[in-house]
Amino acid sequence: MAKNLLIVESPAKAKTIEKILGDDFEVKSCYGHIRDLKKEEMGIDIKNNYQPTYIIPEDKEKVVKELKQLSKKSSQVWLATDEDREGEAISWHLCEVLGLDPATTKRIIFHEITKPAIRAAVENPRTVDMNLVNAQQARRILDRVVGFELSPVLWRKMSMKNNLSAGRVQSVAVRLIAEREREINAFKPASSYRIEALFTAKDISGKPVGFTAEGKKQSSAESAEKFLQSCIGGVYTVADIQVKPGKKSPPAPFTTSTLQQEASRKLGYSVSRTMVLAQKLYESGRITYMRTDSLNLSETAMESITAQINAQYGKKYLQPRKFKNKNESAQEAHEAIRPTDMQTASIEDSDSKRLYELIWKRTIASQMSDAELERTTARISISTNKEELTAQGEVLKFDGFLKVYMEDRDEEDLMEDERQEGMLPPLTVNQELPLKEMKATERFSRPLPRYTEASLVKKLEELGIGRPSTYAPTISTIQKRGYVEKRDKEGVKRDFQILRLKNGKLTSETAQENTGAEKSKLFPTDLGLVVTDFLKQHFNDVMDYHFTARIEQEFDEVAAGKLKWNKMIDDFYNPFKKDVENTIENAERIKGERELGIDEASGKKVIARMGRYGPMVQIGDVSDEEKPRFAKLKNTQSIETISFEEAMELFKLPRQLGGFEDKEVTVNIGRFGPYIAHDKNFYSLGKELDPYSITLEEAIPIIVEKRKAKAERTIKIFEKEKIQVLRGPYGPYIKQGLRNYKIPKEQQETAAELDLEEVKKIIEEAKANPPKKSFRKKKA
DNA sequence: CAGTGAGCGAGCTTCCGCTTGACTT
Repeated sequence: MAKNLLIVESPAKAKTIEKILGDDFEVKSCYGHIRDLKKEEMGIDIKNNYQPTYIIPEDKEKVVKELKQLSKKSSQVWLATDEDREGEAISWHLCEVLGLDPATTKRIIFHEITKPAIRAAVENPRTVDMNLVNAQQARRILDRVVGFELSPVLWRKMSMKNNLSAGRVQSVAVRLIAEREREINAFKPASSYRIEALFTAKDISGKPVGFTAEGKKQSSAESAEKFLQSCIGGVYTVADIQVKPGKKSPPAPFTTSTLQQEASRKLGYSVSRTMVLAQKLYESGRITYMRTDSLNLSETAMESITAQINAQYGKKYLQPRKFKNKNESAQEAHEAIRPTDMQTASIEDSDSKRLYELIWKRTIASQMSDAELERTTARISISTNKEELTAQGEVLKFDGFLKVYMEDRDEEDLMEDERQEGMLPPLTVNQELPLKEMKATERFSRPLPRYTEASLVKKLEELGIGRPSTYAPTISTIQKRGYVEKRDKEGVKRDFQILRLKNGKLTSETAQENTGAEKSKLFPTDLGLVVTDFLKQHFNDVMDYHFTARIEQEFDEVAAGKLKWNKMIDDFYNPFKKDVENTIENAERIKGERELGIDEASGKKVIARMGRYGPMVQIGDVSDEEKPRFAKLKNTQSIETISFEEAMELFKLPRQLGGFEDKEVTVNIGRFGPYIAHDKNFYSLGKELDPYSITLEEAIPIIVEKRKAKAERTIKIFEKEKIQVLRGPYGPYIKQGLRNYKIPKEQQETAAELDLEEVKKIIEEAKANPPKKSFRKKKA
């Protein structure tokens, strides 16, 4: 029997620590929080100074039971949960549940899982810091109050489905996306003309090479033309050359947020995919903990990184550094994300290979030398006017960390920086340069791009909203609730002008570019837009981008013992509750109504608004004698941007296409998208076919094909019993009514020969042994 | 599977932050 029981949060950690501590210690994990507020009455007794009631969630009962037993058998319990607010609270909950005295139970912390760190921790135990615990309780209670008071307001004021939600984090995340969308919609591109002159000069070997020099941006076609005119017959001379050294420093090692960003930019992973793969790497002992905001590398890690750089790249490439977290909300309970073994630069054929290599490179690069550059700027004078041109070149003198790793940049940061910096041939002052051609190209200003999952995480982190463990879940929540959609957007063609000066002659041409195309970006839905407007109007405080930062300061005061947690909650709750009551009492239902125009045929108003089943357009009013006409918006359309013409187009469905086999063929858009209806059967339209323009000739093959496919899928039908034996993607199966039943493996080969008795037997057996319940509750 | 569109109100939903599961219908 072990004398000592040491409890950590993560089972993977427990395994490692047990090895380090040896036989005297039994190391167990509690798998994160073991208690939570009960859901009834919010789990908070508001009248009694916000007294919380905690329960042990069902899925934690097993681990709590085990810890209780082990705790009873041990003479000493060590609480080694993470060193942050949440970790401290977990330790306190453990005390409560295991019947330990928080004033005397040994509480230890370590930031890295190494022998010296853990030994040192065990030698310097403290006790649970109740101020920090109270800060966590305040955080928990505030989040519960905000979530459980706001969500029901939405249920009452929105005539839509019943699982809407609002919260301190998710609602602000949606707001970011909503506001970005509106900025983009309101954006008016301004055009200007970029001046580029193409010269040639000899390189070191005497070979002529081309290079580009830029002139001052011109604000209109007229001024651009005037400028080119003034250059006709000009002589171009190098007026001045400046050479400046420059350097680039490597980025810090990965945190959760930067890992998600880089995996998105470099590998195209969603944040949840990144986290799933990182979790695998962590569990197999390949990397350190993946939910972290810390930039620290342990002493031992630094040693092995240093050794690796020296061995692989040489001393010249080594430049050890400590990175400081700029983020105030960082709690730094763990290390940065790094490989556990720096000698392993790559791992074998697993799907997490690419992510691992990314982590390895980033970790190595963070301790490598700066890259050294030389930036050359040449000013070129024009004999025929006062303006000058500048040519810039950049030469890498020493690659440093760039040998291993180059951080990608977000679109957002690339915007104004279109200049491509290449090499310049050697130039001398007073050297005359022959002009090949000069171009004035029309360029348009662009709005900020829509958020990707990862750039949203970056923004949230900057605002201090959310934690490493919640970025991925938050992004999936706002999509699940239907506030936000991830999708592509096709660009639109746009003409732009190019003026060209060549051989002393000025010409002009029109070219075309694609603009506004987006891939895998976050778009707000109409639901997201109207809910955001509603919440902003009535709960401006909570929706403020700096709300979290402000209350974090107060949590810090609670943690420092300067502020009582229930006083803090009380100060927040009273005005908040008034807003809630006032909103329930007085606010109108959320409609998001927008008038589009007048329908000529009926003379009635055409409006777009939120309906019971989503965004729609409507001709006429419910108070009219005649019932209004309704049509659902397409999922790429929005109440805010739909035009009158687009709205009228929607009323053209359902369409009668004509007759086929003596039955009418109609086309419409239904619950599951566009479809053709014929003889009480329905046929989905593929993406290529547009219900507004499809013809009878195009519709008939769809009907015929579908019938054929259905026949091919069918192995056997027992008409009377309404049982079918069908061919599915996982092999043959049995269908009775709406339910499917698996055919046992040994009978799959001969599925065609099954008789009614056998089929019934399979169904009976399947019913008697239902598949095991999945862990997660399934809800539509 | 392919409807609906207002409001009443059974009984339900909902938050954020810790941590891993066992699911192939």
